[in-house]
Amino acid sequence: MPKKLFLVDGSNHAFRVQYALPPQHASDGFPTRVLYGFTLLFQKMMRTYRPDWCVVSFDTGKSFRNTVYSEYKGHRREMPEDMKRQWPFLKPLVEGFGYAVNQAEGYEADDVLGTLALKYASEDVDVYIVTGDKDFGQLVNDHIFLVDDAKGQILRAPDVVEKLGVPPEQVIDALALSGDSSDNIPGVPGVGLKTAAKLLEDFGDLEGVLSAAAEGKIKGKRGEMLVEHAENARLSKVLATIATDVPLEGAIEDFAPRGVQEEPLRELFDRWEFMEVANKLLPAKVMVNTDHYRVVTEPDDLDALLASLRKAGRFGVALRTTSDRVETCELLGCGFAIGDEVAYVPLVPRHDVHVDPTEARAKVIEVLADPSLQKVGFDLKRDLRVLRRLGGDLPGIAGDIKLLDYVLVAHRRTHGLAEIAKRHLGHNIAYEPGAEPLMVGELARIGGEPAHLAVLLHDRLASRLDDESTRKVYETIEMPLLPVLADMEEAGITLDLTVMDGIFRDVAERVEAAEKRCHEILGRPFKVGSPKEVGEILFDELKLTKQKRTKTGYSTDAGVLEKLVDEHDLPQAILDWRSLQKLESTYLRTLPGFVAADGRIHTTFNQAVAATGRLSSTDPNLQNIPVRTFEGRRIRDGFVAAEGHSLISADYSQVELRVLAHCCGGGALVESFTKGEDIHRRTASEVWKLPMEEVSYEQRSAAKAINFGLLYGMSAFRLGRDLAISREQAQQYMDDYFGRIPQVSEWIAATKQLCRERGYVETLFGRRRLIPEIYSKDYQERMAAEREAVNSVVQGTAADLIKIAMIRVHGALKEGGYAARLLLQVHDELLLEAPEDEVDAIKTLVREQMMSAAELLVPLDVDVGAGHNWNQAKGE
DNA sequence: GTGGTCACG
DNA sequence: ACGTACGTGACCACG
Repeated sequence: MPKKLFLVDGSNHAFRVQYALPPQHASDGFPTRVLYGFTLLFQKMMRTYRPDWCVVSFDTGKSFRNTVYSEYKGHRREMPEDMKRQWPFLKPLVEGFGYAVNQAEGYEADDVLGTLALKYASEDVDVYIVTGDKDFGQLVNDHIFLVDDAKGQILRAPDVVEKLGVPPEQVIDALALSGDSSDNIPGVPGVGLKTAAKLLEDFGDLEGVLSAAAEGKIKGKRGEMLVEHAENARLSKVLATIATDVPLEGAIEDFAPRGVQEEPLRELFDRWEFMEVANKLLPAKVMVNTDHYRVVTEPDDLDALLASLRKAGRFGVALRTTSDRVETCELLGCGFAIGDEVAYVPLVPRHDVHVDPTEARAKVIEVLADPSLQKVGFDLKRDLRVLRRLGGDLPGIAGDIKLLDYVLVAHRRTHGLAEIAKRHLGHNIAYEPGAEPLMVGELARIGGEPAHLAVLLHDRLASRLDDESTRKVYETIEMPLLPVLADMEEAGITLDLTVMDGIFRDVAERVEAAEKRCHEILGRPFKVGSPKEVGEILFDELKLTKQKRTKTGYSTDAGVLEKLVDEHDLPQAILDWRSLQKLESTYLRTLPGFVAADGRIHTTFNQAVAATGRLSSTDPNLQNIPVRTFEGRRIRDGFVAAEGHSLISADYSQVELRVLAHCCGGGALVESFTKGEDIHRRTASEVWKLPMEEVSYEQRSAAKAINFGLLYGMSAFRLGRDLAISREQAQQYMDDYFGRIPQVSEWIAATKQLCRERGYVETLFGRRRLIPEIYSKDYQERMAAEREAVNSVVQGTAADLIKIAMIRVHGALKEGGYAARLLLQVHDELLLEAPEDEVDAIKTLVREQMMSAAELLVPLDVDVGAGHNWNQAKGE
C-alpha cells in the first residue's frame, strides 16, 4: 500500500465553512464558525483519513500572483469581519492537532500545494489534496487525488472528467474559457464548462480554439465573444495555472502528524467553548485540586501564611460570613490562595483551632488593608464593605471575577461563582450555606475554595479581555466603580421615620377605605388583590369588555382597567386600591425595616446584572421610589439629608436621546441639541413641518412619544395605541419622522446589520452585549432581538456615561477635600449629600463633572437642585 | 417557584 | 401570519 500525504487548502476550507455552516459564537461573542469547521475536518482527518503526512497551507495575503493580477482578478474575496477575527487562531489550531502549517511567504496556498503534490507524489506516495477549488483538477493523476470534504468524496481522474467535462490535462484550458467565478477567473462570457469541453474537443487546446475563432470558424455570438475576449482567456489561463515550482525547503518527514497537543488544544477549545469536542478528544482533567487545602490551626502557621502572602504580593481572598446582609453578618473566617497554595483562617472560636480569634482577626484585617498587596476575589465590593464595618479596608483590588464575567458575557442573567467555575473549570463548588461545618477538612475546602477559584479563574478570564474594547470597559469603568459603589452603599441615606409614619397612617387608612368601596360597589366582599378573582368578576360576572389575555386568564392591568372606567365604577375603584396598596406594601411598610442602626438605609448596588450595563439596586431597591404621581412622590419627603446637610440631585437631561443623536452622526437631532432647543417641540416641528412656535401641546406630546419609542424600537401599533390614533396614522407619523431625519433610520438599520454580522452590539465605550437571538428562526424572537440590539447601544452608552461621571465625581470630591458624598444613582440621576456650606460648590462640581464625562457630538446637559429632602432636591 | 402587576429610568 | 417598545426589582396570590 502506498503511504498517504494530505495537503489541505486552508484558505479554501475556511471560505467553504464560512458559507456552509450556520454562524456560531462563544458566549463572549467571539465567532467560532470557521474554527469549528476546521476542528471537524481535523477530527475526520484523525479518525477516517489517517494520513501518514499532512500539511495545511494558507494564503499569506500578500502573494505575488495576487498583487500582480489583482487588477484583473478584481478584489480578492473580501474576508468577512468574523472570519478575520478567527484567522490568527487557525495556525495554533492546526498545530494543536499536531499537523504542519506551511505558509510560504509570497506564494498562494494553491501554488505551495501544487508544488508539494508534484514533489512528493510517487509509486509509494499517494497525494490527497483537500480543497473545493476546481483548479486543482489539473494536477490529478494516478497518484494525486482531490478530496471534497464537504461531500466526503475522493476524486480521481475519471471523476474529474465527469465533474469538469475534461481530463486533467485540459482543465486549465477549460477554465481559461469558462472562467471560475468563485476563484475570480473571468473566462469568456457565455462559455461554461460544458461549452469549453466541447470547444476543446473540436479544436484541441486553448490556442486552437482561439485561432479557430479568429479565422471565423466558430459561428455566431459565441465566435464573436471568443474573438473579443481572447486576451481575457489567455490571462485566465495564467490565473488558472497552479505553479509547481515554488522553492520550498524541508522534507516530507516534517509533515508527519505529531498527535494532539493536549494543553494548547485544551486552551483553545476552552476559549471557544468546544466542550463536546474537548471531552471526546482530550482526557478529563482535574482543574481544581482541593486535597491540599489547609486550615490554619496554629499560631506559627498563621504567621507563616501572612509572611508568604506579603512575599507573594498578590493573592486570592474570600471572606466567609454568616447571613448575607452586610450590616449584620458576622465574619467566620477568611480563605487565601497564593497560586495553588490554599489556606483558610477561622476567625471564630473552635475547639480544634489554637489561634486566638481576636488576634487572628486583627492580623487578617491588617494584611488585607495593606495597599501594596494585590487581591483578586469574587464580589469584592461585599468583602470590602464587611471589612470596613470591622474597621478594616481592602485596597489594592486587582481583579474581580464577578465583574470579569459580567463584561465578558453581559447577556447572562447571573454571574455566580459556582456557575462560572462550572463553565470554565468544569468544577462543582462545595459551597454550603448555613452553619460552619464541623470537620476541619470540610472547613478547609469550603473556606478555601472561593479564594482558590478566584485565582484560577482570574487568569483564565483576564486573558479573554484581550479584546481591546472589553478590557477598557473592565479596567476603566467597572473596576474603578467598585470602590465608589462601596462608598455609596456604606454612606446610605437617612429615612425620616416620623415622616414615613405620617404618610403610612394616611395611606393605610385609605387602602382600607378603597377596599371597602370595591366591596360596596360589587355588593359583596372579594379579594381585590387577586388578579384571577378580579378578572372573573369583571369579565364573567359583570360582562365588561374583554381585552387582553394573559397565559392564565384575563388581563386586568392598569391599561385594561382604564378603558373600562366608563362601563362600570368598579375598575376605577380597583385602580385606586391598587395604587395605594402598592405604596403601602412596597414602600411605606417595608422601607422602615431597612433602616440600620445609624438611621440610614444602605441599599446594595448590583454591578453585574443588567445586560445593558446599567446598575440595579436591591434590598431595598432605591431606584424605583415613586415620582410620577403626587401621592407616590410624597414618599420622597421621607428621604432626607442629615442634620446640617442638604441632598443634591443632579440628572442628565435627555441623555439617551443625546446618545442617539451622537450615534446618528448628524441630522436634526444633533442640530437641535446643539442649539439647546426643546427636543420634543423640534421633533414635532419636523414631523408636521411647522415652525417651532406653532407646535401645539398635543403635537409636542405625540412627538415625545415618538422620541421615546425610538429608543425602544417602536411599532406603529403601540404608538397608535399610546396616542389614541389609528395604526395607519401612527405609521404616517413615523414615516414622516424618518423621512425628515434619515440618519436615525439609517443608524438603526446599520446597528441591526452589524449585530447580525457579529452576533453582538457594542456601546460607544466598547461594552459588549451578545444577542444570539438575532439568528433565531422565530420571527418574533428575532424582531425582539433587533430592538434589544438598538436599545442596548443607547441605554448602555448612557449607562457607561453616568458610571464614568460617578467615578469622576467621587474622585473630585476626594481631591477637593469635600465632606460631600455620593449616595444614590438612579440611571440618569445622582443623589449626593453635602454639608450646607459645601452645597453651592458641590452643585457646580457635580454638574461640571457629569457634563464633561465624555465628549459627544452634542453637549450633555445636567439639571441640579438641592433641598432638605429628595423631593425638594429634584424640584429646585 | 411562577405569573401578574406596577414602581422606576 | 402574527404580535405589538427597552432595562430593572418587589409584592401578592396561587399552585
